Amino acid sequence: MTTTTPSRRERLRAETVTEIKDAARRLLVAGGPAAISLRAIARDLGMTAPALYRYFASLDALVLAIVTDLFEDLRATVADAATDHGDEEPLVRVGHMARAFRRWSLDRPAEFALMFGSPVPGITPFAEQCGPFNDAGARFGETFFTVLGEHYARHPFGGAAPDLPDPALRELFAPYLDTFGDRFPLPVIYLFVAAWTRLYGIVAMEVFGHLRWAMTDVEPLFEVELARMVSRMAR
Amino acid sequence: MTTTTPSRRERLRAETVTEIKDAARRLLVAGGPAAISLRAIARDLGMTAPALYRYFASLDALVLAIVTDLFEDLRATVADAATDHGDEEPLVRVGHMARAFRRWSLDRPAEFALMFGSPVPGITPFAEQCGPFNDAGARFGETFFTVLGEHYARHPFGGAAPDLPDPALRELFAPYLDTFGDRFPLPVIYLFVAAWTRLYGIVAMEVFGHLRWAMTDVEPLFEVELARMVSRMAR
DNA sequence: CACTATGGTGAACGCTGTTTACTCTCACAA
DNA sequence: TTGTGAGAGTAAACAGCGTTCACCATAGTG
Repeated sequence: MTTTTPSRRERLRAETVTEIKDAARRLLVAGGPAAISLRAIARDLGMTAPALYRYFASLDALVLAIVTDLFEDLRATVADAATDHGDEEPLVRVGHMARAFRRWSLDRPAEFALMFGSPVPGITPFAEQCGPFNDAGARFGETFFTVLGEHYARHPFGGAAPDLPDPALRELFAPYLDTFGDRFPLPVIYLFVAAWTRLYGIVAMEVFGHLRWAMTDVEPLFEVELARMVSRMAR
Repeated sequence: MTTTTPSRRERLRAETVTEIKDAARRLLVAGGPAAISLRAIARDLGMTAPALYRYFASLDALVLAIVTDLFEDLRATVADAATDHGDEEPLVRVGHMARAFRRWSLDRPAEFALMFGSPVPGITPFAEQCGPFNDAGARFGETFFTVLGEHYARHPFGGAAPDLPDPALRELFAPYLDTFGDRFPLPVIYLFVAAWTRLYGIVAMEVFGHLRWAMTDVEPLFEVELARMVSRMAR
């Protein structure tokens, strides 16, 4: 660590920054992404709204910072779920990570909406949304890839390509390959992304209440589908 | 039809209502759900904002009306996809319906966000969101159930329950059963909901741009997964 | 000690949803 | 034909929002 001792000024500034973020998160939890307002934050901290511009260039910049923090929080939670079961099979640990993702999301619907919801221009930082375009998202993905890497190191992937020839897959997953390199066989990348969309579908619909018309409890469906996703990756 | 001839007043009123909705949809397409504003609509129509309250009780009420219209539009599009292939196997037609759903959604990202995105209090009509709680959503679901009914009438469902006993499924899917009755074997309901979450996951992530970090084109993945979903329902 | 970067304020601009009081006009009944 | 009342629309206002600007105090540094 080469962090020079923070000056008194820098310390106070850092404190104020976290106070601002905390107030913003309280508003987020209380009223959803749209409830985050600079004036309300300023009221909370006993300041005026323009003062906040000394710390964040705009409301969007503040929201983006919060999203980054949230991704780090989620990543740590998921990573903990993996290490908590460090003695189990890697694919079993992937299952635990998926459960941790669901649990975290259900406990934080507003935060989930901000991170994974519809990127509404004006409230959600548009371009660098979710996907590992931003570093926080990339580290989140990395958490899964690490454990998956352990599995395929022990049990080389046995085949079962998804009807798509490797050259096509390579072109298809060019963005992934540019960011993460070709650590895995191409079908494995396919299976991971497919599982991720499936996981997202279940969790997002559950968090957003889009399944209440059909079922009282999504967990059994989640568990059954999770088992199928994992066994599909095991082949 | 017992629609009495609409008076001149009623006709003008209906015209204004559609003009308001059209202006709102233009704003929606141009700037996303948050861009729908009564004052902007009023400017568009050469009126003042309070005048709109003669037609809609609030902004939320207007948005809800638009969501209802959109569900009807989507339902019609999906139903057309089924009838366009009326001579094919029912399950093949379900595939066409899924494709129509994806196509419609990709062509209308803002509308999709309004209907299926995170229900942000303040902009999205909260409770009666998506799920067939509202009638429009119910009719949308009905479209799928009709075609599925054709299939299972010809090919009775052969088994492959999802590891969940029927009594548990019956309790789990109580909301569905209350609305749609028990037309199908319980495992079929499970498979349908599971497929719906999977379809939603892929389409929502594609529409929201949450897959751009991984792949350039989602269609191949969509087709492969769709084929698997359908074949799972065929057993 | 002087000076400057930093943090904060108050006023203002333009935007938003919504409410209130008021006016005008058109349809309809006496 | 002449009221009359319902319907449609307006202007003004309130409260809130993000953001910018001019200004001021203070704390840290040369």
